[in-house]
Amino acid sequence: MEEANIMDLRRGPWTVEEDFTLINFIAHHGEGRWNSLARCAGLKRTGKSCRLRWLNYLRPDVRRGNITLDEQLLILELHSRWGNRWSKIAQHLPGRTDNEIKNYWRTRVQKHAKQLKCDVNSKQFKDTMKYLWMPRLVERIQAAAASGTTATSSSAATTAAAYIQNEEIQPPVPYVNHHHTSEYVPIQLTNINKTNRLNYSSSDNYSSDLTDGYYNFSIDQSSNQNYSQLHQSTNQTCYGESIISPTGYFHPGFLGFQEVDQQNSTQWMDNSWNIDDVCFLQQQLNNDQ
DNA sequence: AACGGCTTCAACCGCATTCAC
DNA sequence: AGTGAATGCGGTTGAAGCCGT
Repeated sequence: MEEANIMDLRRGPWTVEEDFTLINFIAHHGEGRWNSLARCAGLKRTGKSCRLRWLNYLRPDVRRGNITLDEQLLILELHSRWGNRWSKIAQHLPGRTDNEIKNYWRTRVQKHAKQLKCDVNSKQFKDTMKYLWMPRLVERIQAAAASGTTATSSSAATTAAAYIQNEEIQPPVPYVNHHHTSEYVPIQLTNINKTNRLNYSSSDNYSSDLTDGYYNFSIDQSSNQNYSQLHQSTNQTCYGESIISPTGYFHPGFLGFQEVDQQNSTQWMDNSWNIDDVCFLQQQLNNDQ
């Protein structure tokens, strides 16, 4: 009998009906004990699969939409601190799942490393993140805040700045639902799109992505200072070696990348980089050669 | 319109850790 | 303390969508 059930197990994408079943079962009985939950709910799924579907997708406080700039900054900062500790990083980004952050890292960050033909774990690339990418994000977050744009989350740069300033990061408020306390209510579905993804009636906190817009970028003293200021209070030596000149400008050629061609460079025009970034980077490379 | 390459991300897998008995 | 089950985590995969030709 048990073996027959195993044979019947479904795999692959979840159907809307399965989602409904899982959501409503959890609404009435709470989450946890996933294997028995799967059985009791009549889902032909493993407990693991149910847990994953709930935590990464169906949970009402899962935040969907683009990763905001301050979230990007936070991810970069926390990853530089903890490495691939996705769940730990996710705990500090409310509503974001470890899976989502992991995907962001692989699809965006690792892509940049690949385009620069360097290892994502290399000092070279870490320096790029630390001294180019992150200051750039800070600048853009501040620009967005100054213009009153709502593209970033309400806390905007302050959240990330707070993390950067505090070496000891306080544990986040955990996501809590004690078993069988049924803190969830059945979710009212208002729309089902063609990919069987659910749209909730509650307002999705989608953030428009600033990065779609053109932002005039040049690495100058002010942009360095922005990030520098965030770091100085930590008493860390963030600008060691000769990366930053006394005037605050980047030292030409500090990155030392080789063979970044135009084709690769233009591919940087995505979420975090635009053509000005690329021009600057290439200028540095040319100076170095 | 059709095709192929690329990107994204939901879902799976294996392993490690924690829990319950 | 030992053991099996449940849960958590990080790495990987593959289907779907997008985009250029």
